Amino acid sequence: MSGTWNLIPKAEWIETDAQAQEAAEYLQQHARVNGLGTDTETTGTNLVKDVPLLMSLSDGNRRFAFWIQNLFRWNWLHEGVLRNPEIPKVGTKIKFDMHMCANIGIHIEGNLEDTLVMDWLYDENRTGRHGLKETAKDHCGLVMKDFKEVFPMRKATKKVPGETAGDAIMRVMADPVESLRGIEYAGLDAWGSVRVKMWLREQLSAIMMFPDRSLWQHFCDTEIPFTRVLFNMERRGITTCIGHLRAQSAPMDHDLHELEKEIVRHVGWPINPNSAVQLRKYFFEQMGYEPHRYTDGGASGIKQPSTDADTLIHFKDTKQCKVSSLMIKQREIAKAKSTYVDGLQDWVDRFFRIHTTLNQHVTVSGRLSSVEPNLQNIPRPDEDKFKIRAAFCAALGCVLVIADYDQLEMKLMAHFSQDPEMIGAIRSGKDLHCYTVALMYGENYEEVAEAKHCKEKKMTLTDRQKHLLLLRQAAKNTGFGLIYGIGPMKLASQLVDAKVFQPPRNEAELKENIKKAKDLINKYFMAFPGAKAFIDGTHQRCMETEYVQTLMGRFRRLPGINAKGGGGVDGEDGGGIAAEARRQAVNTIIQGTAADIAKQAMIVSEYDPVLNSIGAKLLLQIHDELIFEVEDDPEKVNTCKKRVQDIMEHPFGPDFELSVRLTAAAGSGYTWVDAK
DNA sequence: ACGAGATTCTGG
DNA sequence: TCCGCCAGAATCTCGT
Repeated sequence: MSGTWNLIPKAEWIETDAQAQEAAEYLQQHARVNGLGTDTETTGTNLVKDVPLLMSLSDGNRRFAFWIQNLFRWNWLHEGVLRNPEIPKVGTKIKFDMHMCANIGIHIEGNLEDTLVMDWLYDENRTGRHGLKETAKDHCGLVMKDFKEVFPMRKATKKVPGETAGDAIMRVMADPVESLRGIEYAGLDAWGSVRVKMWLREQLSAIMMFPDRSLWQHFCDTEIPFTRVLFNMERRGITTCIGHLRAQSAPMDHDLHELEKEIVRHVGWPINPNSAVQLRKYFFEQMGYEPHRYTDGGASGIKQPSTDADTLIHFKDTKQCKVSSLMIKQREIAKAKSTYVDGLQDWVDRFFRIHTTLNQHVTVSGRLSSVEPNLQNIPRPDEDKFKIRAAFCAALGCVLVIADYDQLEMKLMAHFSQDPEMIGAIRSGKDLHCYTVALMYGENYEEVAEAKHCKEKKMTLTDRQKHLLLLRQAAKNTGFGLIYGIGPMKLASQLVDAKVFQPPRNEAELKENIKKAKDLINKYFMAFPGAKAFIDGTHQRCMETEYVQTLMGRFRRLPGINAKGGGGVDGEDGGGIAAEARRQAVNTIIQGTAADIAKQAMIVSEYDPVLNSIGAKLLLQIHDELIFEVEDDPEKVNTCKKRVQDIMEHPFGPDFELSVRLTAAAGSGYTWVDAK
């Protein structure tokens, strides 16, 4: 494998106009077959602040490198190659390089083929190892150098601040000897990306999602256009009312100080409320409380008594523990302040917009992930005292249009299971969870639905209605549990939390609760026998093939499904690896298909002539919710809402129907809170 | 000083 | 007998 090194062509440093002309002509001829490998070395990793310094291009054979500012006079390279829509661009994390280029006014056209996404389709279980270093080595036997090896950044000392990536690049490239290594490195990623793509294209072409459709076709039809959609969304960002955040910082600090002083007074020593270790000392050693639950233990499997919110609430309720109730308040404020009120401000650009990075290749199910910052876990306004979501708003002269799917995952469960009761309930417009209460507990559907209606209208509820709503909560939990593959133990503890079951006072009562939970699951399956058949059938089929597929045919490979000690095939039992794989099998079909649907709706939206004609822009996706920005004009807002709703309800065109209709609801307003 | 792992909490 | 799915960020703790 090390012999592959000999195949790496020497990097060509482009300085003269003649060299650039020759390179442009060569690439125009040769870069169409395998795409144009494109990579930049930049001043840093900030999406909006950093800029590219070096650029490298490769067709998979020759590789070129040059100072990027030369593009401004090498128009034939810029216009004829980079802006040539007929030449696909290949890269690893290519959206990032696109942002860097866009930051200095260079806009790249053509298909965006990212090896991260290819490798993810090839093996979604290689979590965190889709990068070029890993794929080049694992697939092509190529050992890639680290940026830091070639451009080592001088560490900060007491007197001198540390070097930036840009400083290191400029210093190394100014040195006649060291710059040679810089040039070699700079050209390598572009070339390596093309080689890795060639290998992955071969593999993906040979893996069939359906008899007439390969994974490579899926990549070309769906994932390539989607990469461009995500880039556009990231580029736009979302306007943030930074004042709404800034104004809350000082008062929160004050409250935190007061709370911490009072906590320390009660505890007697300077305890740090953020330290689980110190909290364990206080609660379980000093106070001698019994642990309420234990931590997961992580990779090492060492389980410790937990000091999470559940536990603090438990101590507050059962022991009237003052420290617990203070801690709960402290935690709430500390979390909101550090992650959101303060944390988000660091990401606001000079136009008051935040640009997240939307990862296409991270999750095993096919969902997006959002990082730096994560805009997919902003607190919901009903729970959140600080109304963080209201800080996200439309640009001046615009409104946000927000549309979300109604019960998408439960509808997919109905579709895949073909359960007649479930399909019937949804088709007749019933609230599924209310209907489940009726089926499971023998209550009257109308009465349960009325209780939910009263709660939504914020009317005063009778005790009977409160009880029914608890049952509905339980049914909802059981329903989601169905999708997640819940066991009787977990359901029992959930129903205790929901105050449907009595808290167990001893081992026997716990057993009793678990048995009752088991009965509920059985009842649920009696009510929806199709769901039971779907789950069992999924397990069975997965054990034969060791994978499951989403609606579009994307794979989730689950080799663990046939691990030893997995128990029977009836889904009743089975521990460890195989049981986990069984849960994942069912969940992936539902969650992964939901992701497919949202993805398709986004692609269609982005290129929709109607939405484009009114200037509606897709900004964010939160799994089953899309956020658009459009001019604040009643007609345009209405058109946008209608059109988005229509696209979301028929993402695969008017002729494609599931067993239950998809429904989406759209709202509009100046902020993320008002637009829902 | 830096990085990995554990814990906690946010979302769908 | 053990086990609800999929994510990311902040903070603390401990090892190097």
